[in-house]
This record gives sequence, C-alpha cells and structure tokens, in this order.
Amino acid sequence: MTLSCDLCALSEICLPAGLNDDELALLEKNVLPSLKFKKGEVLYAASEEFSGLYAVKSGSFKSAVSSSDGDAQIVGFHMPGELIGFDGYDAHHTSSVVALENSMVCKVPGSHLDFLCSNIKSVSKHIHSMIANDVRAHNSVLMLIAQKSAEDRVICFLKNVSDRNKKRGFSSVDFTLSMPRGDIANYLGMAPETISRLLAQLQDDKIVEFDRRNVHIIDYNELTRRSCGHEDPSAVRA
Amino acid sequence: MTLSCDLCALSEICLPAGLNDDELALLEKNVLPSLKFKKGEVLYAASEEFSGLYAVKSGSFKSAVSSSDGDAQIVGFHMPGELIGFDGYDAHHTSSVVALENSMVCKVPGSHLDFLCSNIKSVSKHIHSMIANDVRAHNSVLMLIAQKSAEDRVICFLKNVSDRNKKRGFSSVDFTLSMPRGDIANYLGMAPETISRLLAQLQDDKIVEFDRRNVHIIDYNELTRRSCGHEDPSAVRA
DNA sequence: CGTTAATTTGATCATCTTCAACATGAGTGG
DNA sequence: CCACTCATGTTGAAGATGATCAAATTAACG
Repeated sequence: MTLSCDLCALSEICLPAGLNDDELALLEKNVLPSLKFKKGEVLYAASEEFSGLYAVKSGSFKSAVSSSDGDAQIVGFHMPGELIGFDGYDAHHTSSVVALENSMVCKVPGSHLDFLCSNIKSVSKHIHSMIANDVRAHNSVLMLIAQKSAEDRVICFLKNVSDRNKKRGFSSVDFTLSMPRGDIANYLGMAPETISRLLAQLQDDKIVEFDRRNVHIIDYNELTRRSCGHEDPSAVRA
Repeated sequence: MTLSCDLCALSEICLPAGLNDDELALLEKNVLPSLKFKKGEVLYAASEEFSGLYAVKSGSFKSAVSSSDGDAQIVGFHMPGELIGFDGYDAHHTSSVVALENSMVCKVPGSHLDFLCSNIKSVSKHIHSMIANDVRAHNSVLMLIAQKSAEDRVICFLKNVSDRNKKRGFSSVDFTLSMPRGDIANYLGMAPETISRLLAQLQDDKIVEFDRRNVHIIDYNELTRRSCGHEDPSAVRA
C-alpha cells in the first residue's frame, strides 16, 4: 500500500505542494502506487513510449543518452521530489533512466496528466515550474561544461548536490554521493582520473573530506565562494 | 497587419500544424500581431517576468545566460518556426534573447496559453512536443560538448544548422550563418581561434566552402559521415 | 575469502587555449 | 562615394590543462 501524498515527507516540494484537501484527494486518485526499483534497474529506456511522469520518492536515479557511435552521456541525476520524464513528453523517450540505489518512484500516467493540469491549477503550475527548472538546470550545466575549468566543475557539482540535499531537508554538509566517480566524470565531461585528483586536492585544502562516497564539507563558505556563480538549479533533467 | 497563421509560410512546422479551420481561427485570436526586432535588439532579458511564448517568424535569435561571475554562455540559436520562452514558463526568465539580424516573432501571451492548450488538443500536443524537443536538443548539445573533440563539435554544428534549414524548406547545402564566429565558439565551448582553424581545415579538405558567413557544403555525405551521431534535434532552447 | 569492479596515483602526451599580430569588412560620417 | 574606424576574423607560436596509458590499491559482493 502506498503512503498517501499528504503524508509523504516530500509533499512540500513535490506535486502536492500547495494543494487543498479536495485537490489532494483528486491528485492521489491519479497517481499510481509507488514502484520499487533495485540498484541498476531501468525506470525507462530510450525509445520506449512515453507513459507518464515519475516523481522520485526515495533513492536516486541517473538519466543518460547515447549517440549512434556508442558514446554515452549522463545528462542528469535525480533526487527525491524531482520529476522525471519530460524527454518523452510527446511521443517516446530518448534517454534511459536507471536507479543508482534501491529507490522508489510515484508515477503520474500520461493519460491523467492533462486531466490533472486542467483541473488543478497548482499542478499545472508545478509542472510548468519543473519544466522551467529543467531548462535552467540545463543552461547552468551547459555553462559549467562549456566555460569552466575541471576544478570549477567538480566544486559546482558538490555544491549542487549539497544544495539539493538542503532543499529536501537534509544536511548540506554531510551526505553520500550515490553515483560512482565514473558517472560524475562522464556527467561533467572529464576523465575519472581527473575527478579523483581534484577531490584529493579539495581534501588537501581542507575544504571537503571524502570517505568513499561519503562527503563531509568542512568549509562550506569556501566551497560556496569557489563555486563560480553556478546558481542552484535544484532541478532535474530527463 | 499580421499575416494570418494559415497563410504563414511556417504553418506546417509552427503552432498551426495540424489544426482545422475552426481551431486555426481560435489560434489566431490568441496570437498577437507579429513584432519586429532589429539586429541586436532584446526580445526579453533575464529576470524579466514571463509573459508568453514566442514563435520565430523570420530572422534568428540567440539566447544566453550569464553567471554571477560575469561569464556568458550562449545556450541556443533560434530559427523560424521554433518556439522560445520556456525558461520562464513559471515565473521569470533566466536567459536573455537577442536578435541576430532583423527578425520577426509572433507572441502567444501566457494568459492565453492555458486556454489554447485546454481547447485545442494539437496545440497542447505541439507545446509538449516542443518541450520534449528542447530537452532532447539539450541532451545532444551536452553530449557534444562533454564528450566530443572540437572538430566534431564544429561539424555537428554545421550539420545541425543545415538540417534545420532543410526542415524549413531551404537549402541544406547553401546557407548563411547569422551569428558571428565568437558566438559559435561560445556556444560550443571553445575559443574563436579554434573555430577559425577548424573551418579553414574543412575548407582545405574540400568538404565545405566558406565565404564570410556564407556556407556552401560541397560534400554533404562526408559531412554527415563525420557528424558523430549527433542526431538532428531540430529544436530550440531558451 | 576470492574475484571483480571502482578508485587512486604517476608519467607522458595531445588538444586546445592564450597571447599577439595582422587582415579583412562593415558601418559611419564627411 | 570615399576614407576612417572599429568590430570581426584569421594565422602563428608557446604554454597549460586535462586526457590517456599503465599499474597499484582498495572496496564491493557473492
């Protein structure tokens, strides 16, 4: 049995945000019971037909595209409260989404989406907001990769994960990266070796401590100062 | 007086696509008369409140974001038939859009958008499609910049412009780049000098000829072959 | 506890940036 | 219409950032 939306810990940042009781009831009728995914399992794959949007309830996911010459590119990491699936909004998906750890998602079927948007103003608004966030996040990442040094990219990535944890009510200085170094490297457009070296340097500089995938930010201010105007997009991409 | 949507040369690829007469009439009532912009003029600026979506009617635009440390990043070029403005869909814009040449746009005010989407199914679909295209285009560019060599990026850029011209019914082998080299370089995340050198090399290889901003593709097949699985997104970003 | 995957570290190398100088064109006012 | 000026674009040489290759370590997991 699925936890109802109004009891969900994410209700403040997910679709239920700002709804009254009637609207909440209506929303819940149109959201499927949450689905479980084990680490490595596929939420949806490229070329699959669009069947709805997904809200991450727990755990985390990565989405990736691959080019015809076989190269893969991770285009986003998705944390609880974030909405996934816009890449297939009209027809079929072009990216694949995979669980980075054991995770849960809530699904809003595509057929119910129009109905919800038409009948609950704030759902419509929330979706629009998510779309705009998506675009903004994309722009930020593009700027990051196109213009900034490898060090800047890593710092901004850490800052971004920290911010997103904070938004969900978790610690912004102690958290775990659910993805391997290689995924971070791919996402940021660099070699895993470079990630490794730069993290080591941050540790030497006593700004962040790393134990495996566990992160402890020692000097949050310094991290923020160094994070090159990469505003908090706190958003998803799919 | 604005040319009506059904007489517009872009009706097949713009919002009117697939509408019947009644729907067309309804659409036209909700689209403002087209607006003119001179080269360099601003369609909207970052932080401006969202007031609607724009369809490029003629000419071209670029959109850019800037980080707090002053760096600017061009995040998209927009050609006729393409829709601009999703970055502000919920509240206010975070990118600025500037005309690259004398251009015209049609505006769909935000207040009319929900109405149109609710009442004309294919407009709703078209918007969704544009959003999905946006995400896809983003993913392609990200892959391009994060993973590919400078040469690949330039080739894919040319191929992309060619494809978008073709889609609009123009030549895919003879066209003009409306943006300066510096803008291309910024967009692709490299130095203008590198662009210059790579274009020169393509010319030496007898694949493309350049006269200023005029492009003539000599060996389209070779250009396609070299363009690293960067599928035609034929889409916009804003 | 062994086997494989993930991560780190070192050394070398390539690509692309940067700096500098120059060339070319477009736009403007006389 | 021409001359001037500034923006845009090209080319060369040197240098730096980050990639690649190789090897060693360490963790994850059955």
